[in-house]
Amino acid sequence: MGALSRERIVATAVALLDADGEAGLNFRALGARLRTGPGAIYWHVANKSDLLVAATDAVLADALAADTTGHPPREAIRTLALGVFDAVDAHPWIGTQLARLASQATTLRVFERIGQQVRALGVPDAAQFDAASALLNYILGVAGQNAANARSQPPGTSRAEVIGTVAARWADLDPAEYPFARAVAEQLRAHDDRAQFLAGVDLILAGIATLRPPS
Amino acid sequence: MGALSRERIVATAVALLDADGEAGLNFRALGARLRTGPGAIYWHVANKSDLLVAATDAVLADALAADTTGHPPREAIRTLALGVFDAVDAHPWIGTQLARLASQATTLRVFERIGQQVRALGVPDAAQFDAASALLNYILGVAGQNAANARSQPPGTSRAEVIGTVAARWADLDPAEYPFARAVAEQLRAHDDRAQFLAGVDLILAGIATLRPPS
DNA sequence: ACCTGAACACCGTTCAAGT
DNA sequence: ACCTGAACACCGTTCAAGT
Repeated sequence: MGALSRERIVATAVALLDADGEAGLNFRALGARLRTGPGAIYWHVANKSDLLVAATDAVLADALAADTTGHPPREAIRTLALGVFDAVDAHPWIGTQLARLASQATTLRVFERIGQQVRALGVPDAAQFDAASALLNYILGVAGQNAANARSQPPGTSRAEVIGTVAARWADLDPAEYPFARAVAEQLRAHDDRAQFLAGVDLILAGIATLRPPS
Repeated sequence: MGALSRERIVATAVALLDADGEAGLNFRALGARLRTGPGAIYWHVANKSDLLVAATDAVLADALAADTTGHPPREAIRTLALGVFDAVDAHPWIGTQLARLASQATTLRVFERIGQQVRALGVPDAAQFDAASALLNYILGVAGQNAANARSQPPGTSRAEVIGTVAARWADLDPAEYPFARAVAEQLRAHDDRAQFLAGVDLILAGIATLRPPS
């Protein structure tokens, strides 16, 4: 039962990443947890990059499992976007991975699903690619920032604490140079990350809606 | 004249990063170029992270130098966004940095300038924060993806070659699972990254325009 | 076929010693 | 005050040797 397998390795890697962040994953720690040496792992995964991709895929597979067939396209897009957001929230390290992975399997799957819904939205052919790209890039941008925010705090710090730190920094900025950041520092403290993320998705969807040709 | 200084170190780091990508920067190579040992560099920069931040700041300072006072807010936002895009295009490694830097000095400066223009656009107070965040996250998302795309190819590969590789991969996908990606593979080959980036900015701006209260 | 663990290469960082 | 370069710690990866 102690037999090594790609699945066990990936699951253990996810556990290490969740517990200690991206710095927590290395082949010695992984080997120790699996009661083997670092070399054994290479029989099952090609290298560290391969392992990180597999770990990201494993975590995102669940997030993308929600079936949205039958939902109106706008709702399907919001559900999909929130699925990615919540997955990054629960596992901040995948935000970094998504930002690096350009056009790799998982990103492509998200892009495909967004694209199908954009099509269902009735967006003219020529504009579908731009619209789907805008949504994907926005989602990946937020994922990357959330990962960066999480990384800037010790692992396990609550979202409220992270926000509090940033809000305090903004409130202290030079009013002459940073009037906007100072003005929104209060809103930042009160705000809901997830709702703001969705507001951004809705903003892009509202922009996409203006593309529809008059019927 | 051989005297070490923070400026010389940062400039040399930028040169290394531009030439060989993120993998090209290490303290031994940097020391060799500066005709000194790795330890000397630490007298002027705190650590590698500090150095990368300084290198990103140096490169982006130029990009953000364009004066947009007097321009209509939409134009100012487009100019600013394109400034970041072009800087990432010329120095792909800053895309990775921007994706990691959350709320650090440079990102904050971009956010501030976007925010001021959003305000000038007449967006209601309560929605300004969401609107500026959406624009920033989109810009950073594209920056991260462009950096990832550049990293996936040997340094110096032209954008057209990168796009060609991705387009070929998309065209080969399973039509049952990836109808959308396959359908846009042709558009991808013909498309202009920069124009698509701007189309995304315009989409968000169009969404923001729907927020304006009826005057 | 799969595992073991020592060894190699590379790198960020420190620090005692110099000027 | 600033530089030198050896040394330390850590890590990804390889590989000869085992079962």
